[in-house]
This record gives sequence, structure tokens and C-alpha cells, in this order.
Amino acid sequence: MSVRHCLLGLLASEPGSGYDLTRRFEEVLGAIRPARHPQIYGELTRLADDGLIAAEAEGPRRRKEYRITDAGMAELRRWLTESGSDHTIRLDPLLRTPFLWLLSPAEVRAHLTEEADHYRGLAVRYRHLAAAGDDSPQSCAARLTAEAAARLYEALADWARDSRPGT
Amino acid sequence: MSVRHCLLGLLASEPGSGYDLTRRFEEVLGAIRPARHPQIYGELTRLADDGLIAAEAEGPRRRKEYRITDAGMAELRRWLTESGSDHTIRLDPLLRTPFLWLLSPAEVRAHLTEEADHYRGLAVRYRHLAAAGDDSPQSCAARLTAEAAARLYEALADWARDSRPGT
DNA sequence: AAGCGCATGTAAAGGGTTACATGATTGC
DNA sequence: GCAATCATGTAACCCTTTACATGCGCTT
Repeated sequence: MSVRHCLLGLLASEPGSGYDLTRRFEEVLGAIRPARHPQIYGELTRLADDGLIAAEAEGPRRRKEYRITDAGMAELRRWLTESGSDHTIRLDPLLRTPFLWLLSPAEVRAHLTEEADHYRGLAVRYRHLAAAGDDSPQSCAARLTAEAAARLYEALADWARDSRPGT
Repeated sequence: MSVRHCLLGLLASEPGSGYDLTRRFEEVLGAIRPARHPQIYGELTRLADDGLIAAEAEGPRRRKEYRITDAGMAELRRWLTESGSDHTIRLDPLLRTPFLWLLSPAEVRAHLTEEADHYRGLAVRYRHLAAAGDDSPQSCAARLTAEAAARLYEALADWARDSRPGT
């Protein structure tokens, strides 16, 4: 149900087609939430059925440009202000960690090194993003998100580095 | 597909029933991966069908105590040592962040304060866990996991605190 | 005009949660 | 004996991904 509200949020900035939104979703929310294009296209038709978004006339390649409706903005605000957000998280890269006792120190070291490299790369990327953009409200919020992602990946990179068993 | 391997990992420490494993899953992997009991019961019967685990004779309340088989241990090791882990993550609590520009500073502050409190509580909890346990290999790996969770939630708590707009 | 990448979509399968159902023990 | 809780299980639904399908537009 969350992709639904994120699409409303993206459309609150500016209208867009399914393809646009797929790219913008990845750009804005990629660090937080994966979403493939079939899910997005599906959710868009459902949102349109519910009157929360509306499609302009078709453009080239039967492109439909969606914009958010008043009902959609109301629902978006309701979602943003409701107290108690969903606190579920999933960190698949850490799934092996509790079972590393089954491996040799060398194998553990190899695994954690690989992980550290991966996290470090992402940390750098989001650290840069957290310094980009202009002074628009949207950019400020985007920086906030990038800052969270940067801190998160920095913490994971440090953790993996510090946790490697000696030689 | 990951719950499957985690169950193998849990059973590598010691045998257990569906109920046991539901509790141990939450205890060991709760910070990383949610899993409700229907998913666990289902996965257990499938693992047993595939011969990766086996059930002893039924105990009271038709309890089936599962243990891991040799084939299961082989599959577990294969999973742990395969290169390139799944790097997908999902952080639902951050989903609102990119859209906070739609709210008033006061509302943003309220939201981030609520989030910070939540993260700080979890950070403390995992920080304690990261200092507990004995010297068994399993406990060491569990500490490693708790340390990752602690750093993660500490980073998020700091982020939420630092990001609140002034008064 | 041919080929490639862009853009949109659908179908089917898999993963996961919610809600329901039920029997077995324990505590009173 | 009764209530509460433990423990196991199932059915239906929702969410998400993978794979397939297709047509348009641009470049050469």
C-alpha cells in the first residue's frame, strides 16, 4: 500500500507518465524502497480508478500523463500526517550475519569485505546527493532523504569494516 | 526465498518446532527481516518435502520437532558462501521523508521527533543485546548482528534528531 | 528500411500477511 | 470445570517480481 502513496507524492511535484514515474521513483526512493515498472503501472491505473489521479489525453506511444487530483492531494496529506508510520524494515544484505559462525574466519572476512565495499560505494553516492540540488522545498526534502541514506550506509560500511576478523 | 535459508540457519544451532522457530526468528532476525508464523510453518513443510530438514515423531499438541539434515547443511553452506548477497533493502519508516516538503515545519518537527524516539528506543535495545551472550560462536554472530542493528538505529535516531527544523 | 532503444502494458507465478479455525495445556 | 493461553495449521487475499508481448520513434 505504500507505493500507492509514494506515487501520489511524486505526482504532487509534477505530472508524469508511468515511465517517468518509474524513473523518478528509483531516483527519489531507490535507497528506501524498490519498485519495478509493472507494479507502478498497475498502481497508477488503480489510483486513476479511485479518482486520486487523472490522466490527460493520450500522447505519442499511447503515453498517458497523470496528474494528482484534489482528492489525491487530500489523501496524500492524510497519509503524511497520520500518526504512527509503518516501522517495518528489511535488510536482506544482513541476513547471513547471524549465521556467520558456520564459516571460517577467512570466509567471514571475505564476506564482510565484500559487504563493506558495497556499502561504502552507496554511502559515497548518497553523500554526494545530500549536497546537491537547489533551495526548492522538494530539493530540501530530497536532501533530507539522501542524508538518511548516506548515514545509514556509512554506518553499515563502518560496521562491516570494523567487524572483520583479523588476518 | 530468504526465510527458507534463515530457517536452515536457525536449525543449524539446534532443532525446534514451528513455534520455537517463530520465536527464535523474531529474536535473532527481528531487526532485519519480519516473518509471521504462517510463512514459517509453510516454509518448514516445504523444506521437509525437499529433504533439507526432517521431523522427529510428533510430541504433545502434535508438535513436530524439526532438525536439519546433511543435505540441509550443504545447502546452508552453499548459500552462506555464494558470492554476491541480495542487496535489496526496504525502510518503510523513511517513506514519508521525500514528501515532507508538503507539510508545515511544525508537522515535520512532530514527525521527526516521533521517529527519533522510536529509533532511539530500538538503538538502546540492540546496543544492550550487542553486549550480551557468552563466547559461543553463535553468540558472537548474534552480537555481530545486534551491533549492526544498533549502529543502524543510532544513525537513524541521530539523523531524525539533527534534521528537525528549529522551533 | 532496418535495427535499436524507448515506452507501455499484461499474465502468471511467487512471496507474505491477515483472518480464521482448532485442539492442547495450564492456572484458577 | 472454565478461561486463558499455547501451539499449530489453513484459506484467502494482497503485494511484488519475472517474463512475455508489442508498438512507437529515432538513428543510420
